[in-house]
Amino acid sequence: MKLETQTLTTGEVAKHCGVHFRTVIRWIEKGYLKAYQLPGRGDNRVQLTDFVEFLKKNSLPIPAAFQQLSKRVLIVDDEDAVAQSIQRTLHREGFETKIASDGFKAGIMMGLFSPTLITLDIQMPHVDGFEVIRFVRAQPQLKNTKILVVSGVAESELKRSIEIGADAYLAKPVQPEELVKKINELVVLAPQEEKVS
Amino acid sequence: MKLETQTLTTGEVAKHCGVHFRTVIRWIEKGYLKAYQLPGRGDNRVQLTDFVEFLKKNSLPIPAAFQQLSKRVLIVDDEDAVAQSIQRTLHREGFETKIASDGFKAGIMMGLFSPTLITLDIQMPHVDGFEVIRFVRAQPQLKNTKILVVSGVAESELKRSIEIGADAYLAKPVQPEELVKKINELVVLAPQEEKVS
DNA sequence: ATCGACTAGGGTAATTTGGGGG
DNA sequence: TATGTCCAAATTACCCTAGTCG
Repeated sequence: MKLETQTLTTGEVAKHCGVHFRTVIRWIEKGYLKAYQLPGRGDNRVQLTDFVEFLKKNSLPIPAAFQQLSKRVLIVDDEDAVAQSIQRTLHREGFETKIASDGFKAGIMMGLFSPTLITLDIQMPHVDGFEVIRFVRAQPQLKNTKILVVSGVAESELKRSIEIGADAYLAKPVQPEELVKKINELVVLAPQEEKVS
Repeated sequence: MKLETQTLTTGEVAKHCGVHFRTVIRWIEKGYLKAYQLPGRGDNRVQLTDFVEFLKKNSLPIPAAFQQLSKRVLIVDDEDAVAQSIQRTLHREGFETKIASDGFKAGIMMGLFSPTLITLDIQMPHVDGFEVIRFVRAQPQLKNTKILVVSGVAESELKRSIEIGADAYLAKPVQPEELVKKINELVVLAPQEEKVS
């Protein structure tokens, strides 16, 4: 019943989806929705992140209260002016942001901040942007983290970043509207393949 | 309330499981969850290890904050031979390890692997070791992560790393016995100061 | 020792589960 | 096939007060 909890009961999920809670239990039983069982009778609890993922997968509307979960962006750029510009734009749109100016900080913030999306400059000094993309994509825990390459390199390089695993790219200089549009596409639509493991 | 304590109250367990604390008390009464009673009224205290075991047994999600139970070491070194040597030594001692060969990987593994301790080479190419130490120490979530500097730089530099925030240092080449001894000192002692905020 | 915050315990209301059947 | 409803039993949430912890 408490609304601040990190987990939801079947009844709460039911309300959000506009269905009967019995239906939610069946979703869980069939594996559509991930949940874990409490000791005792085995009451279901659904983690907020799992629920949001479920909503995205089925293209259901995401309650505004949960939007914040999908709104963290990590800005990886060594040019402070660029980073701050991006940050201002995203703040206006209600995103929570962090800036990382080098590889180590970027990595740490990836882990601690758990951004839904990162904007990545692939031409940072001492950091191989392509290698970063590869490494992120090699981490199962980060498979849902979107990577938006933002850089001033040649178009061919940008396209190559997509092949490696980035989700989209924008050429510098970045237009705020374009940036916001692109990010919203990636975050809100959030294409998700099926097939359970 | 404090998150670093070795024991948990029923209220804390309740929060982590997304249930009411009354329910937790019943779990304890029924033997689902091991706990011991304090003299007086018999307040319940749950040991971290018992709680984690309970979570595993019931397939409940384990908060990243509790991963600190196993002994995990992140080896940050660009010299593969050195890193693997350290890794072999630590494996013999029962540590779980990961190797990170550059700043970005080190950062990401800090966040995802949540090591109890990192061995850090402060003379890696393209990475300012001192800056790494400062940045780690600036993250509240990593305040319990021990930093053991392992490097071949001058003694004065090593000492400086301590001033900045490292917990100990060893000069290369590292003797296995010395390394194990040092790490055990840092990990086992695990100073836990309280003081409410 | 005073004080705020927390916990245990009982009692009761509300919720969840699973099955059966529309 | 998928979902909504009815049911009993079990579990969990919330109310309260007293007592303890820090």
